[in-house]
Amino acid sequence: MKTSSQAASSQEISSQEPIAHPSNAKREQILQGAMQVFLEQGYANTSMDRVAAAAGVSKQTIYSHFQDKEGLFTALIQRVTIERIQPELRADVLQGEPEVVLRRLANVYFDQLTSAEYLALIRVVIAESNRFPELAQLYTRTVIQRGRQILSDFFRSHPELEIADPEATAHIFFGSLVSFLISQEILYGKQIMPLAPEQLIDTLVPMVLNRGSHY
Amino acid sequence: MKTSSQAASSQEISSQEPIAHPSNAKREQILQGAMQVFLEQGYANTSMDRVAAAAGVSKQTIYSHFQDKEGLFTALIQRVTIERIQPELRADVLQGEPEVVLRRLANVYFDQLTSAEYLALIRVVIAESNRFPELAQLYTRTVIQRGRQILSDFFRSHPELEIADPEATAHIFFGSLVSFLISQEILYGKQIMPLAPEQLIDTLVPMVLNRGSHY
DNA sequence: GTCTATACCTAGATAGAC
DNA sequence: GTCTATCTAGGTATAGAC
Repeated sequence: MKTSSQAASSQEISSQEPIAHPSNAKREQILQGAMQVFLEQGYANTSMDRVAAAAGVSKQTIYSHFQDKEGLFTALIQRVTIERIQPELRADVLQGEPEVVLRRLANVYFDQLTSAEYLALIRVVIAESNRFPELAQLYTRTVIQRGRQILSDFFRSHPELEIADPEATAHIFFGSLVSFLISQEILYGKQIMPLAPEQLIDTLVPMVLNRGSHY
Repeated sequence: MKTSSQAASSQEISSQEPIAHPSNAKREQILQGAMQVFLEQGYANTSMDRVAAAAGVSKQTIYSHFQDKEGLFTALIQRVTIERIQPELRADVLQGEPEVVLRRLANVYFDQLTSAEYLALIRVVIAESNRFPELAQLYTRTVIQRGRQILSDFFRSHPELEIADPEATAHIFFGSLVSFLISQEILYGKQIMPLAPEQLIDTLVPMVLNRGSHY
């Protein structure tokens, strides 16, 4: 294990395949196993032996497809981040009455993110943001920035809402949802201080639309 | 390293001193060193050798004061969480006009949490929420729940604000601040999509007070 | 009570058979 | 191209000197 805290800086973020390989089936199989272990256990607590066992291949096969542990982890997080961003936050979801659109957006967001896989991704990206800053930046650009951009564009296209700062308002909207999931699902708030998603949505949407919270 | 993902379940959360000891100076010294390394590197990536070096003591001295690595980490996070909760979120901060109070609260919150130490605590608590669920629960009760309670009490004591759901509103307020810090400071949003704290506060406070976002 | 030295183990990564 | 077997470094934890 390297002592440097920025050990992954040399990993290329754009190189999808560090080693040329004809068979992609094994590669998928490895990534599938790696996903289970890395997202559950985190980077440092995951051993290549466990990844090999979960994927049903030998260690050497992994090292044949990926340069090292860092390369495997980087490829995995890139894949999950890119794949997960496709279904959510398409601009065509934002068509119609603002109130309807925001409620739909919040519900879609909850459905997508409450999955154990997505929660684990958020947790791991935050956890490894020091060691793998380029992965955190990828997540920020691919998920956070894009979501904020789409929503603030929607606000700008509805001047009757009189939203003075679309970016800040979009941040509040998504930030409330994300912090809800972190506190409720990751930090066990669901057991300690439960709050229903409907409560949050029913309060948040009118607030953003400047209609007061008395719904 | 244990293979169980719930290895820390046996750690007692209330036992402040696992081993009776006369000299507390060394114990403080150890915790100071442990804070530097654990908060920076995370649990699994921290070695006891590095803690010993950072604290300026030998490994055996650490094992004389703490049962094992888990015990040291648990004691550290407990200490930081308890100590950090004292200066912030005292109920007497919430005296005066709602607008003034909320702005003061947001500013205090930013000042406290933007410190590298506090950001690192949040990151580690989230990162290790699987392995140390009792520490995540401690953080939730001590920080999140208490903050929400104090603010929702404040909302309830001001019925003229017509806040229908004080708990949900308090979550939105703090959740927007927390997610701001996570995205800006931890996930490098500051470099990618900068957003000034004043922007957020100027949008959030009128929104919560039902005054629209045109300030 | 604190340090030096060490036992024991698991980690990442590689060599060589097939 | 994939497996079994193995090497070496670094990890946690402990024994014994002072």
